[in-house]
Amino acid sequence: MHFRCTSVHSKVGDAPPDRSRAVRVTRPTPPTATLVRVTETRVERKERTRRAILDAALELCEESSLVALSLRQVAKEVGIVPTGFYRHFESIEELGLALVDESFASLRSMLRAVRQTDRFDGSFASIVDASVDILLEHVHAHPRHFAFIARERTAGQPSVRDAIRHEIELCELELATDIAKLPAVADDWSTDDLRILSGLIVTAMVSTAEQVISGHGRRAVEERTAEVARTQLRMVLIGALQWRSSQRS
Amino acid sequence: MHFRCTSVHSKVGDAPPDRSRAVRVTRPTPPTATLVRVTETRVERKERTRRAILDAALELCEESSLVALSLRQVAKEVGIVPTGFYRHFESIEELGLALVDESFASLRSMLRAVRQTDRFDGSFASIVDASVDILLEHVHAHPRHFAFIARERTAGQPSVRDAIRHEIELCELELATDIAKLPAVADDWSTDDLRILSGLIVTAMVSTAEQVISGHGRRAVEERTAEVARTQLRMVLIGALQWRSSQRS
DNA sequence: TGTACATCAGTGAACGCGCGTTCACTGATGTAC
DNA sequence: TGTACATCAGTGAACGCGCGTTCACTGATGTAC
Repeated sequence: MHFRCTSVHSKVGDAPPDRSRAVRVTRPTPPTATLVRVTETRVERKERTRRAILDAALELCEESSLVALSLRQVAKEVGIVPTGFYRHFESIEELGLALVDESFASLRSMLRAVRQTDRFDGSFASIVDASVDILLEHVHAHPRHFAFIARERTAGQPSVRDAIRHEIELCELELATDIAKLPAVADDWSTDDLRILSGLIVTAMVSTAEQVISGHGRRAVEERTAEVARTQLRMVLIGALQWRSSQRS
Repeated sequence: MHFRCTSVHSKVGDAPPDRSRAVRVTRPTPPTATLVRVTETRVERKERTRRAILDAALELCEESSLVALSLRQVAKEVGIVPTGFYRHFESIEELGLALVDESFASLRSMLRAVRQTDRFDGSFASIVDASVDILLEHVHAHPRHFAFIARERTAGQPSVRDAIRHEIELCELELATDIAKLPAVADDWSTDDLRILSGLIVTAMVSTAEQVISGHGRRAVEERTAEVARTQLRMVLIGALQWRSSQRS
């Protein structure tokens, strides 16, 4: 077994050995002499290291999974000593749960964007096109977050899996209430039917995101995937409406 | 970190230390004196150990993923010494590829069953019901195979992921040709549209299987999941037909 | 049928390595006075 | 403003452990004669 060879050290910023420090400077003119930090405070430095740990973990576990990732690999990539990890997280598992939070924060911002978009005129086609476009934009903006969710959803430690399952359930509920507001959706839809439909859509969109990510940014793969996603969404929406109306007495 | 404590030794059968052997016995009556083995041949024993390794790996990686599984854990569970593993597989990765083959063999037998079933009368509802029933039966019959595919599809080593992706693509193609044969599907469907539809169905069914497995055999979860799957399949099929006919000039 | 030899699944000691975790520490940053 | 003390992110040595892999081996099974 051999691991990727990481360049050198000091990935967090200005080399830990000769690390920057707050310097006291008396500003020339103003009456109240104040402290001006030419660099970060201790809190800022800590936060920056924490971020570096999260980013390193996201990157390193891309090739397999968080459960196959060691604390030492992460520390090495970040440029701190292994024990330094404990100043930020108790374990890789806790790090994983933090990544779940972070990933879903960006995913929820996407759902908000879909909801607030003015890119569609109310027709089905425009809703579908706008939604798929926004999905793809966000996959581009946060590829590692989406890849992380897709991977750890099935492969993570039980606690991580459960956390993701719960978050996805929340997304489905949110989407269900959004669908209910569409003009084409009659008032007599049951919450159950809305859940089933939104579950189907979420499943298809998760799959779409997975395919885009596994295409490694190749334009051809992505355009093909987008086209497939649009067609699938149309089939699903038309089918759900048709199906529902066939259920009405 | 601590690992599940496995009982004792000798999981492969009759305790390796005092292991069984082929014994020469002269049968009492028949004219031609022949060798009758009271136990297995060497080839059979080897095959049995190989099976035990595959089974142990499937079981042990259920809690996380194959990449988090060590050769030593597998050997211990099987009841052989670590180096004995190499008599059967070159690495855990090769073992993973063998599990992919095996898992898809059982999955394809399911698809064959769906194709040959006489449980439906040709109506959409009966096709959907029979298909979902058969899916659930097979998930029950081979839960670890389905769980393995679902997990390693996103979390496995690249070679394992690729192997699974390829197999799923073959399943989608097979399903596409089956759909084309349905009486309700007109001749003018393009292969592209058939692929898109079968992709959507496969995605939904993979998701259904995942939910059943993560429900750990609870009847309530399963019946709910089955009902959702049936409804989703109906929505999709009705939608695809409706969508397609709306495309025709 | 018996005998001599080949095969090869499984053994067990040994190796160097990366792992998570402990502990006492350092020294820059922050704060109270 | 300066001084004395507290805080705490990051250090580095050390530990015992499980890891994959090597190697020479054993002894039951299989085969040629």
